[in-house]
Amino acid sequence: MTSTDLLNVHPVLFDRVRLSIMAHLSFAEAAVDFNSLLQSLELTKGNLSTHMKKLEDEGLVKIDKRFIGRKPRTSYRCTKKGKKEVQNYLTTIESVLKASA
Amino acid sequence: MTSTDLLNVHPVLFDRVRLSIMAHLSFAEAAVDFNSLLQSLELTKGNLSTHMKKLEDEGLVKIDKRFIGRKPRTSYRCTKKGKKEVQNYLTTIESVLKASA
DNA sequence: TATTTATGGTTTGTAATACAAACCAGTTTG
DNA sequence: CAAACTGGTTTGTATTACAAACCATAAATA
Repeated sequence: MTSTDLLNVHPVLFDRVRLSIMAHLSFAEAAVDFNSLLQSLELTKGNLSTHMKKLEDEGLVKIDKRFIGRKPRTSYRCTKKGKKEVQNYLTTIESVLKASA
Repeated sequence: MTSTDLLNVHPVLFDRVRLSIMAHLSFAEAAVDFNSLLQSLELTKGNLSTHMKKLEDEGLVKIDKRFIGRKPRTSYRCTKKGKKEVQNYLTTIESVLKASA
């Protein structure tokens, strides 16, 4: 057990809310829009907005803004990198916390 | 997959350093002292000190201060609650991130 | 024995950040 | 045209992770 392995986990995933978001997105087949994330996760809009920006900045998520009819709609997809980092998070946590004494 | 399950994870464990500490302590048979944690985790003393205080405040760790010869020595054990919360962290993460699409 | 250096930590100041409130641009409704 | 709703972003604030400075004592050295 080398718990320093945790240093290899993407730091941005070490947040409850962002991990929730990534869990949602990494399992979703299609893009998920802002408002459905908002509902599922029960956050304020401001909070969700800044988390998504951070995930986007790190390349874990790709944003897609377009108009549906006359209304704006922002939706998100998990990138390949995002999926990779989520997997890495999981396997690292498992290896660190399951290692035999 | 209800990623809101993450809300049941003890918030104090949602930090890389503290999770590392708890990984160490939960596998250790005996108490682990301040300086060996310091070395293993490569932290500054101040940083380690405040993390340990937080873990103690939450009852995840028990502190033991005594003199060895004429020198002070602080060491820590993982409490039952600590082990429980670490297990809960692991199983929750697994269930959230492994849930089928 | 006076002075420095090492040991074992804690307290304090600062920079980063999670969050909600306020805001903004446009749209629909009355 | 005014009021209320939609779909978000920007801004201000409280929390907090971190390192630096500090403190008390002990051991080494001159």
